[in-house]
Amino acid sequence: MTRNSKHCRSHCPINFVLETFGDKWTLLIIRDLMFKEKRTYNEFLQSDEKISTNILADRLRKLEEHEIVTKTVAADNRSKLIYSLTTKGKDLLPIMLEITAWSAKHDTSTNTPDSFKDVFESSKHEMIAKILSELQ
Amino acid sequence: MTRNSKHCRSHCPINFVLETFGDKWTLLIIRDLMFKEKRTYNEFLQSDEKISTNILADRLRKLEEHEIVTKTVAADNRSKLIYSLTTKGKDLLPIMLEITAWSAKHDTSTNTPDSFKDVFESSKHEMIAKILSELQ
DNA sequence: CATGGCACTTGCAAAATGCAATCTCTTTGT
DNA sequence: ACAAAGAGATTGCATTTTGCAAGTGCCATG
Repeated sequence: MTRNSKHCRSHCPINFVLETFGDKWTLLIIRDLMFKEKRTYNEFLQSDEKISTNILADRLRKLEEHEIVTKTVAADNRSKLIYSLTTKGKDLLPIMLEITAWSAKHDTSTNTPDSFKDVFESSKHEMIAKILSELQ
Repeated sequence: MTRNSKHCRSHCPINFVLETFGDKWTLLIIRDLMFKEKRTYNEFLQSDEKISTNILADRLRKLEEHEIVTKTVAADNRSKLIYSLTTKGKDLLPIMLEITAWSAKHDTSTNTPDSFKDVFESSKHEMIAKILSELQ
């Protein structure tokens, strides 16, 4: 949903994010790309939350439309497609880390390691730089 | 959706946030409470995005269940209810500011003022402290 | 040239959403 | 005391989105 679309509800920055990520699945794909080194359709399908194939295809298409991910053919196999985050997608990292910090604090059964909070609070910038370098 | 619920899909921190805010409306209510000094049902109804009454009632109920907002009777009018953010709700502020920064950068027609980015980048902590103090 | 992996697409039932109308309770005005 | 208005919902129903299972088409490998 771009700002030029007839479906855009307002020009509020919170709403802008909701138009793109305001559903139960899109952000999980970003998470898999950003933190779990997943790159292909079947890898996304295998995540714990069990996204269905039609929803996955739809969300990947929308993420491409929004220029948050790009799709390329794998070097070693022409029938395999590799999804990657664009710069715009990688810019979501601070949001993802703040979300992780909030859930780590407020979800008593989170799987976030205790060490995350300490490292994040004391060296946020270094953590961001390190993760971005690992994304190439 | 708590971690103890049968509907919980995983213990991932990103998923935890999606179980609570993974829809097109909930975060707009948080925005109105956090940045627009809105406190009552009719004030939420009047926002630009035009939430409908049944969806608003449902989301306020869920936010109370999740202990992100509380509902109290107004001091001056017993038929008026005041919604407020709990500490857990106020803890969402860093996420909301990172979302605003991302949209300010990537939405060419955002209504976020240019000054936001500069102030946010140079004095994030002071900005957070100031907004929290204004929320009492 | 068969078998399997990969990336989807389709069909259909179930759930969520959008919208207008209605309802109850409380307050305010006369 | 009574009428009208404000606040906070609830209800009914059409439309849209989601969830699940099954099927399709295209490489690749033996």
